[in-house]
Amino acid sequence: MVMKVKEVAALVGISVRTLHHYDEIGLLTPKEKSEAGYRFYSTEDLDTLQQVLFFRELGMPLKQIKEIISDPSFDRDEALILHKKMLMDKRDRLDKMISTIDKTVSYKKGEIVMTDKEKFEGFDFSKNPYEQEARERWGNDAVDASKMKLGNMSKEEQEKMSHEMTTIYKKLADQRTGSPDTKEAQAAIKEWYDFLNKNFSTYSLEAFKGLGQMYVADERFTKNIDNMGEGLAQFMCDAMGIYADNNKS
Amino acid sequence: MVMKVKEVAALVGISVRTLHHYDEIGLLTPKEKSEAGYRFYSTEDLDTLQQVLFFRELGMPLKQIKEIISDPSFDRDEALILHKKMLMDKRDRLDKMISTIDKTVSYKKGEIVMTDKEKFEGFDFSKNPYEQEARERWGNDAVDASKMKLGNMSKEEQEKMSHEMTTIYKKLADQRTGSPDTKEAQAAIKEWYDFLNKNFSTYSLEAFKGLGQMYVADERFTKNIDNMGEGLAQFMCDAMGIYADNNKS
DNA sequence: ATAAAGGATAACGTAACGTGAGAGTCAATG
DNA sequence: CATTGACTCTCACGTTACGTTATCCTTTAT
Repeated sequence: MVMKVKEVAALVGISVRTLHHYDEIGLLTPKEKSEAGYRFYSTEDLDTLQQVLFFRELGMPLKQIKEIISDPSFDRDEALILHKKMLMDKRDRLDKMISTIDKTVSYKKGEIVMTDKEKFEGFDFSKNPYEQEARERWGNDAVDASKMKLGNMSKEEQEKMSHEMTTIYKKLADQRTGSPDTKEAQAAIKEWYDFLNKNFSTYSLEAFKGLGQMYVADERFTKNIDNMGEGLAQFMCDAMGIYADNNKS
Repeated sequence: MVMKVKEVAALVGISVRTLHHYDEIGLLTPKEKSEAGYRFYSTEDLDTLQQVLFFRELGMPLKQIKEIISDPSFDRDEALILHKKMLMDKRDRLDKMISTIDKTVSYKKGEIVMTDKEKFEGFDFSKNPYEQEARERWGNDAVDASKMKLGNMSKEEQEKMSHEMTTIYKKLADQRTGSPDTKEAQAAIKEWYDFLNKNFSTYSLEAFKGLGQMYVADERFTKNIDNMGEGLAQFMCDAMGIYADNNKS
């Protein structure tokens, strides 16, 4: 199916001029043009447009977008994954801004004190996303020491623990295409249960189940767990529930 | 305290030129100027700047921002509330884009079909935010069902629960300037304990303490909790530990 | 066939800064 | 106390990503 400019514009919510512009600069040239010069956009063109808009949403200059997507080594799938991460980053920033507003309201009421720094949390545009891109892409596993706050552990212990956790998360993420009650999934979830009990506290099976439910009920948690894999939180919740039920004497 | 341009720029993550520009167009004129013409920004100026940046984040033209904030009938508090809603909208859009990416990945693999319309969900900029403003302002409380994943709860129950949670988080965030063993802090943490037990599972005091330790040990959690206030995760961890110890038989 | 609706190119306008250029200011240092 | 280096200022032109007419050509609906 082919679409004319206005249709496309209406579909994606951009202006006709924008499409013209993208054609002008060679960013998105429709495959077909009628004899009269009408632009006809194919489904393929729409896919490209989608890519362009993803990049644009992240504030990338059109010139750079053009370079990237016209590079023969450009990997669409990789780009999508990257985009997802970056969009999630942006969402985190929005979350911060929202909580900054909450704080500001309290601050105006005189309920709390607010440092100047706090007033601008979430606004920090100083570090551009493309710097981060590289770091994300080539994995910068340096652990930010400031983030490890469990005072009564040595750095090594903390790092080891963090690594152990990540390993289990990954194991679970790999399982999540299947059902949460397979042998493998349950083995992995047992590891998680053991890990928690070893490192934090003795969880009852009921408490363990409850923890799983929190993973999906509190979107703050869901979001972060799903960083390790879409739908992981839900999967873990299910698996944890099954595990608890099965092992209940 | 007064700050010079570069300090302000560094604090909020914008350029010096931007501050100059805002001065030029009369959007943010620092209250004081030194004899040599140096700009000195007061705390009040920073508050205004915060407002400006909130509006800007929502894509409002600077001209319009100027009109709004210089209007004597401009209600800062109302604006903050409005901003919050609009930012949450934006976040919803980001969520949609993220799920669009997920779908696109499946689509590329040939796992699912995707209509052209679906390819652009979350991208719809056609309706400008100011249209929505009106809708938001007079309350359109439609709940996004897709975000509430706890299947076995009604929408109302879910919303109520989410609200309850946020309330407790806020209460704790307000306490965090003090010590975690004050009466107020412990009362708030008891609310948290009761809430968890009511909604998820029976947590033993040990398990509760362990949960608290997870808050700071797992940076995925830390990050999100700290969204509600810097250092909140650590504070909750401490408070939860104290609560458990105090109430142990 | 005749208008209305939509498409095209062309070209200038605009918003929100970026990017020097050239010059003054200020605290610290030799 | 002169100098240096880090900041600051004010022009002023450049840039990006379109918006906005203006003028003309196609296509579709009646």
